[in-house]
Amino acid sequence: MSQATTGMTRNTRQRAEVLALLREVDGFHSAQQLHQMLLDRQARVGLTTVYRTLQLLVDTGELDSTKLPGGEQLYRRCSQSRHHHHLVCRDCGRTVEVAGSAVERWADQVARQHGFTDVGHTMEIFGTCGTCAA
Amino acid sequence: MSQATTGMTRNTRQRAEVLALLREVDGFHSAQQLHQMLLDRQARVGLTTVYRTLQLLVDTGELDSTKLPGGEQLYRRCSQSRHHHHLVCRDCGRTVEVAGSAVERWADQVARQHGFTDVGHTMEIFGTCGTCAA
DNA sequence: GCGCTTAGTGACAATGGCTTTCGATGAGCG
DNA sequence: CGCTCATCGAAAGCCATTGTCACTAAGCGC
Repeated sequence: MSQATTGMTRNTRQRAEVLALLREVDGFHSAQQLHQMLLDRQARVGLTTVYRTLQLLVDTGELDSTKLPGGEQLYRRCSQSRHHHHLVCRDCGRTVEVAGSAVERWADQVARQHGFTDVGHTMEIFGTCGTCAA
Repeated sequence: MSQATTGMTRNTRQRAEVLALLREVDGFHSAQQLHQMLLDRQARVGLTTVYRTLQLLVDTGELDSTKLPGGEQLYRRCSQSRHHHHLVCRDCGRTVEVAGSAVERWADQVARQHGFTDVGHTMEIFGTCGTCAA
């Protein structure tokens, strides 16, 4: 329950499959998409397990996740461990990671000014990327 | 389709009921909560209509909405028409509206730097308010 | 007032992402 | 090898929200 090393206790085939896939794909994908990709490559993994594994990886900080306005959650492997935000193209899904330390500080400060503690925040930027604008 | 005044074309009893309720309650409430309140006060309005009316009001800028991490959407009447963000207490739901023009500018600027156009963003701050911390 | 047109309504079904359930499976230890 | 318990996964459940479509009534012209 408190393995400080990986956070994952058992090495199962299913987790290996999910990790292998994540190593190969770029950009954000939904759990459902990833599950379908696994099926396509003949990897026999249940949707439930995909969800569980992804959540596990997010919790241990090995995955990066973002939430679309519609509520759907997207995942991709972390390219930078620092906290950051996403600039996502509405059309093609292309994603740029942006550091926003100024925003972080602002959010924390505003919250504290109002007596809030244990502060967290969400911030996503949406737009149409140059390619899709054409 | 382009009434610049209200945006609402017909005055129905149901819309009046929803508006009347919104005028009386403070803070954010979900569509479901509002619907239940309407039933409690003997106002006969369908859930579908509540959703439609709320969306209509959000579109015309008369209502303010925010989305919980869980995906549930909350509404309340606008206290300020300028664009702003929310600082929400995780426990009691108390909400503070915060202007964040610096954040707006930052988001726009970052997006444009990456060639993105038609830029929008979402930002919510969560925390535990002073009262709930005790 | 009186129709008529059509926006608006609402009971119900459907959607969709995600979670729960619970019996089956297999990883890893001794 | 045998055992135990974390893990798996098919199916059912959850739940806010949206779609369907027959019905209702707002408000216009008369």
